Parts: sequence; structure tokens; C-alpha cells
Amino acid sequence: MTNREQRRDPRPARSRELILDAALPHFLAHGFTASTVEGIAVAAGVAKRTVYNLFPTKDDLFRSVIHRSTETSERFITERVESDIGVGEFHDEILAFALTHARAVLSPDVIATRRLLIGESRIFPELAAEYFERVPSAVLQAIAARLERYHELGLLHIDDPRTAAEHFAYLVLGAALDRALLEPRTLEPHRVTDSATAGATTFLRAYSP
Amino acid sequence: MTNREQRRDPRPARSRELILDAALPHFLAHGFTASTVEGIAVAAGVAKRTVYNLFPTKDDLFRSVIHRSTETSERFITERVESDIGVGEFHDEILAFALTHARAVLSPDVIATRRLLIGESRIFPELAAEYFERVPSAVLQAIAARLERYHELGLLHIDDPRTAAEHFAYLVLGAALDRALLEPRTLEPHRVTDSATAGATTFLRAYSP
DNA sequence: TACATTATGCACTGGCCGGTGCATAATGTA
DNA sequence: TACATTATGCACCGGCCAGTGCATAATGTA
Repeated sequence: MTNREQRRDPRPARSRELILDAALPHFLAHGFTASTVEGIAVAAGVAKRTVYNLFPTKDDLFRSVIHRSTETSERFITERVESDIGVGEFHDEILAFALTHARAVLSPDVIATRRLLIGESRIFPELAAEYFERVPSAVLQAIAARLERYHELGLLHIDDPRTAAEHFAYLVLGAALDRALLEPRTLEPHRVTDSATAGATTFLRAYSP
Repeated sequence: MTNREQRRDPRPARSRELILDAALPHFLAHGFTASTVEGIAVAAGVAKRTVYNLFPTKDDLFRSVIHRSTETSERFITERVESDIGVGEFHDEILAFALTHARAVLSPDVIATRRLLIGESRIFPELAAEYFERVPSAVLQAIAARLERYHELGLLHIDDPRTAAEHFAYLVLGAALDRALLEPRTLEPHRVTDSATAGATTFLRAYSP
């Protein structure tokens, strides 16, 4: 007799999805303030009133959207860090890993999310903080774990995994990230490649046994 | 008979200064949209109408404010990069330089400016681009020049000064900068110190002759 | 002092948009 | 089919704020 087994009207959930899917690109493109609930409703193919039926306020809608996007970014980046180890020659593997990681972090959606969160962090500091914990911070932890395994294999000499992970990450994509945040249009693919390659090379020079 | 020699009414210039001085902290604290011309006028101790006498629109006011702030940041950071070389033992000098640089870039005003520019870069992309050119990019160029002199002195081995400068900068403050942009409140002084020290040490391991 | 330039105060317009209320239509469940 | 839940359309309120117009006062120059 639990409620869980009863069939529910699928329309609210469906509308919710439509709205969230449409709202994310809207917020990414225009920011929070400049986005209108009406505009999002139109983009979702739904009445403005329906949005308010499902989300009490525009703030709540934004929070839901960002929460979802944070989860997506987290999965997207972390799963690449946790890919297999020792599949090829070490030097090549590190370079490939650096490139994959740089491409993930510097992908348009991830960058756009970061910019949005930074821009709105005055209004939604908790969202920016949550993003920081679940993306950059958690990703660095995953990188640290990977580096530690290389250490155990005798391929690197790592004293402090977390610090080494930071050095790896920001050598590989720090400059490009900074540029992407301020001048998104100038981040051509070759910059990502060059930055990742040069950064990984320097990392290896500093952390080889 | 040139106009330049004629004495002008000092009031407009004075009001301009008052307004610009009051507007910067206002914009840094609230962003562009949430700042009101009325609020800025009050903070400047000036009538709202006076603001409109001197700045055609709120956009123009913002542009003037940011232009000024960009120049300030540029000077503030660059003059520290161009300080004397060879005043003490090399290892200590690099560590001190790293710390000075990290403190400059991560100073509250510089960070706040960066956050503001990133947040408003949808509305004012030219301002963000100008900031990028005149601050991060120009500063990296100055660091590159400094590293090149260390190379000439045989203290470092630098192949590509610009790339080495990026590696130095983001090793020293990349992680802290990322954190500061998303979670400004958690940037305690010891983080800056630790980050600068660890980053400089790694840099030396990678770039010593 | 006489004249010109600025600053001020204040009322006002116009546009934008978040959020609401309600009657009606559409669509789901049983 | 009968009933309940949602979705829709639309008019509407209220607040906020950029920007304006103007008459008056204050302050500068000569």
C-alpha cells in the first residue's frame, strides 16, 4: 500500500525535465539576472505558469539547474581521471592523460559553468562553494590518487600527492583556463594541446624519480 | 591662446573623481546590474543628476571605472615583477619573488576585479579582453623577461621564456586563484604562502640547470 | 560685482520582469 | 466514462530603476 508503487501522473516530471534542459543553456548564455522566466518557458515549450507550478521562484529554478550541471561536470571530468593506468608507455600515457584532462576541463560547457558560477557567486555563494568542492577539489583528489599509483609503480616520485596533483593540473591547464575565463573566444584547440604538452613535460622534469 | 592654458572650472573633474572612487567598490561588491546609479551617487556624496551630467549612461560609467581599475592592477602587479634581481641568494630570491607575486595577484582587490570582469564578460567582452591583455598576459611577459635574465646568469635553464613564465605563475598561484574565484572567503594567508613555496620549489626542480 | 558654468532636488516617464489569480482546456488514472 | 490532476493563456499587480526635464541654488572665473 506504499505510495511508491502507485502510478503517478508523469506530466510534472516531464515538464520539469523540459524546463531544466532549456534553462541551463539559457542561464549559461545570459547569466541569472538577464535570463527571464518567460524566455526559459518559451525555450522549453511550456507556459510560464507551468514553470511557477514546478519551481517556487526563479532562484529555486536556478539552484536546481546548477545542481544538475555540477553533477554533470563532476562525472564528466572525474571519469577521465580514473581511466586505466599502465596501458602503454609511461611518458606517452602521461602526455595523453594531460591532454584528455585539459580538454575535459576546458570544454565549452565546463568553462561556461565556471564563468556563470563565478559571476553569480555574490548572489549564490553556496552554489559556487558546492561547485568548488565537487569539481576542482574532488578532481584534484582523483588526480592525487592516480599520481600516487604511479609513485607506487616507481614511475614518479611523489611526496605530497595533493600538492603534486595541483602542480600537474595547473601546469597543464592553468594558463589556458585563465584565458578561457576572460577571453573565451581565443581558446583555440592548438592552445590546449600546446599547453597540455608543455605542462606535462615540465611536470615530468620535476617529478621523475 | 591655447585652451590648455586657460583656467577651467575644477568642479567637473572633482565630481568625476568622487564618482569613480565611489563606483569601483560599489561595482566590485554588487556587480554591474545590481549596482544602481542612485546608490553610487549617494556613496560619492553627489546628486544622481550629477552622475548623468558627467557620464552619458551607466555603461559608460562602468567602462571608465574598469579602465581605471585595470591600470591600477597592471601597475600593482608589474612593478613587483620588475623588482631588483640578484640581491640575495638565488634560491631565497625565487621563493621571495614567488610569494610577493602570489600576494599581489591574490590580493582582495585584484581578485574582486577579476571576478567582476568574468561575471560581466557577457555584457562587456571588450573589457574582459582588455583586462586579459593588460594584466595576466602582460604580467607573464614581465615574468618571462625576469626568467630570461636568470637564464643569462646561469641560474636557471630556460628554453622558452613565455612558457616557463606560465609554469612559474600557475605553479605558484594557480590552485589558489581557482579557489579564490569560486570561494573567496576560504583564501587564508597560509594557503597563499604554502602554495607559493611549494610551487616555487617544484619550478626550481624543473628548471634548474 | 556680474556672468557663466555646475550641481542639486525632485518629480516623472517608460520599460522590464517576477510573481499571482483564475477560468478553461488538455491529459492522465481507475 | 467519470474524476482528478496538470497545463495553459492572459490579464494584472507592484516594484525597481535607467534616464530626463527643469527650476533653483551654489560656486567658479574675470
